[in-house]
Amino acid sequence: MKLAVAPEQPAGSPSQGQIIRDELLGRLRRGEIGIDDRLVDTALAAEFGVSRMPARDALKRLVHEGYLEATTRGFMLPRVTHREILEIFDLRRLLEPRAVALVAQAIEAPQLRELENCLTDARHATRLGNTELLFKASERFRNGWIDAVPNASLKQAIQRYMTQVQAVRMLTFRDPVNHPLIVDGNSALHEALANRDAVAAADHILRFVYEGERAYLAAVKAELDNISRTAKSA
Amino acid sequence: MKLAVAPEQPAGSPSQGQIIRDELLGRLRRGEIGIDDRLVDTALAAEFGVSRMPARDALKRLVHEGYLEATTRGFMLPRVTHREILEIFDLRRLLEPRAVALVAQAIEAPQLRELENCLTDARHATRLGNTELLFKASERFRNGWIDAVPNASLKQAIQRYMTQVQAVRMLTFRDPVNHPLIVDGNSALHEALANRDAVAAADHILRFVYEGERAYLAAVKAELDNISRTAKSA
DNA sequence: TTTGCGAAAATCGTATACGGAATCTGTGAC
DNA sequence: GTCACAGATTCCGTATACGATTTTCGCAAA
Repeated sequence: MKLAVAPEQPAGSPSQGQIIRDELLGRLRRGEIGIDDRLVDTALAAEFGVSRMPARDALKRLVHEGYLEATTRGFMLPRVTHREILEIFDLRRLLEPRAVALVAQAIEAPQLRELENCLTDARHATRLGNTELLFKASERFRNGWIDAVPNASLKQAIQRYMTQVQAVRMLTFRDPVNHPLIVDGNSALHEALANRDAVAAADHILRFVYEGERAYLAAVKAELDNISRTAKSA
Repeated sequence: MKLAVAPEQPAGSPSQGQIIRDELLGRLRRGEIGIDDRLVDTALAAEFGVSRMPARDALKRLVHEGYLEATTRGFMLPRVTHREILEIFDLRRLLEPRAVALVAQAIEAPQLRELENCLTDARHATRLGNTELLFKASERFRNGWIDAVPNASLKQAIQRYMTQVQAVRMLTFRDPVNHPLIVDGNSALHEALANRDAVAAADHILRFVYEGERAYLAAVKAELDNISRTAKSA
């Protein structure tokens, strides 16, 4: 049995808890953690070869950041209410136009290329009718421009509701009718960013958010209709 | 020697870490923790009669919330960078006008009365020239209207940068020239809220934030002048 | 087949212990 | 008196252990 083996932080290097937290956040960003996956400290500890404490630190931190929710049985993606989703659309309309405007002024060539790659992937996925792929590409596109936001506080504020946005996207992506809208919206945004046109970028994202809200409401309505139909037939 | 004595959380009751965190936050809010006080987990653990773990939890959480900063020798009040402060002013201009507009539409009589009480206190403090008291009243005023924001996500986004705002206020309050501006700004906002005038409320807060930024920049300039003068005389 | 209930498992919060790094302090040399 | 350096101190991160609570599961009864 070994006791307290592993502090060693050779200089400014992050703690284990930090490392785990960053890795988990990456998985969340890439949508690798599903709506009913349960994250448990012991399992993470085993995976990363450390004790429960750093794993717990990482989980609690992610909870605090709003990316996860603590339950009596592990940590999960937060359950978002309809009301909260509408609130977040409101917040997005406040923050994201300004954010992309700043991005338009500050973005550099490699980041633009990365966005373009995402677009290519998205168009390809649409042609194939591959929802999964389109979702991933669109996710990468979004993370790409958010990463380029030069105002760190604003960027952070946007990232806080990332998982909620993800959950909503998951819902709206189900209906293929939305796929070309998404590709078109991203294309328009990309073009504005490439032209360094801050005004156009802000306009496009604002329209995109409104479009997203409309698609979300439609999806919810479809869901409800579906439920009531099922209930009737039963 | 006792081992693991005290889980017992009879239902929804907060954990020890949460209790300690709340108490520390209260002390921070009341300004009971100075710029070079060092908070140490073992000391807190002893004070609250628990082990280091809940105390550490509380400290780390406060660090994450931006209220404290971890150093190699305890936890202290954070040093906020100039750049970060400017970023937050930008963020405030995006969020707070909308927030007070929503408040104007939703605020109820008791909350309005509370805001009025704060204003009375603030005016009183200004007459006495009591900066401390004015600071507290102005803080309560701000917390009062933020509490009334009906969009919970927006409210949370605003609360995230509360301590940074507090630090900046601390700086600008030093110059008495700003005192009447603060009282006037709050009065104007209160009046707009009382009249349920969302547009006026948004305008007032926007002006107030700009005014705050100007005062902050002036305070920084004064500080710099002061330093260079001291350096010259030495 | 469904329901009720007790035992088992899972998981959290917390306690205590240890190693290492940063900081402080005391002592001797110049 | 000042400086350098080694030992002591402080404090953090992490490991491991334990009790309590909640959830799950199996099994028997209706």
